[in-house]
Amino acid sequence: MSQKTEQKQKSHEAILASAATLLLERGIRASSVMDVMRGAGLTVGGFYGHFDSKEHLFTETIRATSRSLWTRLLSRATEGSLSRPPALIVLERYLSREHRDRTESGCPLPSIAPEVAREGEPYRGVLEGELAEFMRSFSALLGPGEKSRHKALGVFALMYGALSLSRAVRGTRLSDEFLEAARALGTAALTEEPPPPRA
Amino acid sequence: MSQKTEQKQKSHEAILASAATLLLERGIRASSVMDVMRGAGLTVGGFYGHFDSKEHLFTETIRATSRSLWTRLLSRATEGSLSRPPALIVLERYLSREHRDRTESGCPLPSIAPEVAREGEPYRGVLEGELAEFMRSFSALLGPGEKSRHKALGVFALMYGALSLSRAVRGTRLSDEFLEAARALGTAALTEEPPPPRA
DNA sequence: TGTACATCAGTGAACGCGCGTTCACTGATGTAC
DNA sequence: TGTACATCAGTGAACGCGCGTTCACTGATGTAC
Repeated sequence: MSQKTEQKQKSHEAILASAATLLLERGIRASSVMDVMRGAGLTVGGFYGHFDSKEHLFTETIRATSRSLWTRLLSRATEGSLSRPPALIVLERYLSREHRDRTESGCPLPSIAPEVAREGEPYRGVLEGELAEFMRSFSALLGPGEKSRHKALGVFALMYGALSLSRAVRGTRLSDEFLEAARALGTAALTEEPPPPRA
Repeated sequence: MSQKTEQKQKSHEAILASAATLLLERGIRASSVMDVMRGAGLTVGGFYGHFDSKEHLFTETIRATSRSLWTRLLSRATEGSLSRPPALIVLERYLSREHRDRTESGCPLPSIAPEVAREGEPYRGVLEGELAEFMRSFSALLGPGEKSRHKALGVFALMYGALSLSRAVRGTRLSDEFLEAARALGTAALTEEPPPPRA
């Protein structure tokens, strides 16, 4: 491969990496093409040699960051010691303080869900595809059947909701409380046989 | 009261109402002062006779829309027939298809949570205050004590999460599934005595 | 009651700024002979 | 191996546009006498 081609590929990856960080930190609208290129060590003008438009860049970035997160979550869950249900490990990692505080490398959903809901296509289609795929994998961890899927969807809504709220009020006691409360509720839902004994 | 004062008050309210609609539909950043004023039947220039800045307007609008929603949710829940736990009624109203589809008059959180998390003050402080207040009222519906509070926080994270995700993938089967799954999970959590019988 | 002036809610053009995108250009790399 | 030309990744100024905010102005309402 020629030096030129190699160079261009490196730049391409640097742009995607920079876009990923900005997407998670600021969402789509607040991430300017200039900032993306600066983050990649380049200048604005060169952008259009790599992507047709800002929209193209961010649909690709949504895909990439989603897949990256799901892969990390699921692989760590299944490769870990099998003493604990994998879904529980996913729950706990997702609802950890580290995930809340390291916005730039976590789940893209809390940063972009409302924007995507508003803007519609092409973002919505991409997000829906990625989310649907993750829901299939996540519910497979709980076993086959509609019931597992139902439970997986509920537990993921809980995870996503608690993380988002926890971030919105970051730095307060309420922020930690949301994570804890959701971990408890999620754990109960995921391990509900036998039902918890009551006094 | 003079005609002039009366007129100004009417305009003030029209601006707030317009801002509320736009806040819920588009969030803060995507709602321009010009659009807000147009929605109130006025022109841009007059805005600064009513508010110091866009930031001032939207902190007030966040407060107003939050209180309006919590009031509606809680009052309908407690005034309804007492055959069912009030918290269940809140859960079901929040997770209804109507709430998902009528963005412009529902919960402000799904529209603004990531923006507020990013922008920080003064938005974050206001949101935290309103959310904390609602969490107190909501957990009071479940009874006194830390346990009720814990449960209330978990269930609200679930409600918020399911509504947001459902909106993000609006128009798909997955969208309805999130609402249903969260209703089931939330109902189980809120009515866990006695624990559901298992086959 | 009528007239002259003061007030002030609202108008609309203008400001400086950041945005997404375009484009003429540069200079290192690649190719032909 | 050396020279002349072609390619093309990246530069940076410029475009038209929408934004938040300012400000000189208008005209209906309010006040003084």
